[in-house]
Amino acid sequence: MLQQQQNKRPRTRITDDQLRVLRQYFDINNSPNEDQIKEMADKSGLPQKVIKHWFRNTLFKERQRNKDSPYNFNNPPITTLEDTKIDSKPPSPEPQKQECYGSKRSSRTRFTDYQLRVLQDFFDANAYPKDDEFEQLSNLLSLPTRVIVVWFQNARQKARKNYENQGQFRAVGPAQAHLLVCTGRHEMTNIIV
DNA sequence: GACCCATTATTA
DNA sequence: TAATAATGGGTC
Repeated sequence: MLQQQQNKRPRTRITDDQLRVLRQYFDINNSPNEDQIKEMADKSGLPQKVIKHWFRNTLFKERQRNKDSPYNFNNPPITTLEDTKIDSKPPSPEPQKQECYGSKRSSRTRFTDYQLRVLQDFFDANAYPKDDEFEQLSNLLSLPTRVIVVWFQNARQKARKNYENQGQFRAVGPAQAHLLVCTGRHEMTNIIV
């Protein structure tokens, strides 16, 4: 069960200054080319590989966090055939765009008892929901999908830790048992287009 | 891009 | 201060 835990690279810490550099570029272009990456590596002193990874993750998270994010592909320039109006007021106010990167992490969600019960219940049966199942839970509990995804992530983490502590002799719940078997990641089986 | 997991930070 | 939601960097 001790898989590939051996040669993990130590986690790179990105300082605030480095983050500022990355953010600055990200704000302009979230898909930097090699030259830009090189520039950033130069300015920040970070390995290019780390920078690429940061961009990938940041873009992904940005989209998940905010569906209205300008980084989201689903916000293309409105090209409706609907005519007119378009030139009326193109400069949208955009008042609440403070976004200052010094912003704190989002406030902690407080789940209701009911929400926790449903989540735990589901987790017990299946620790790895599919996309549509996340969607259903999100819908049912009125919680953002991302919050639910994170909850399952933390729940798995907790279950594993729990299992490690309790020793291997104890009976484990189906979800935990599943975790033990599921060494690999969740495969994207049958994707229906 | 899904998931892992150590870590950070919020809140009862 | 414990529990745990959220984050960030790593792996596959």
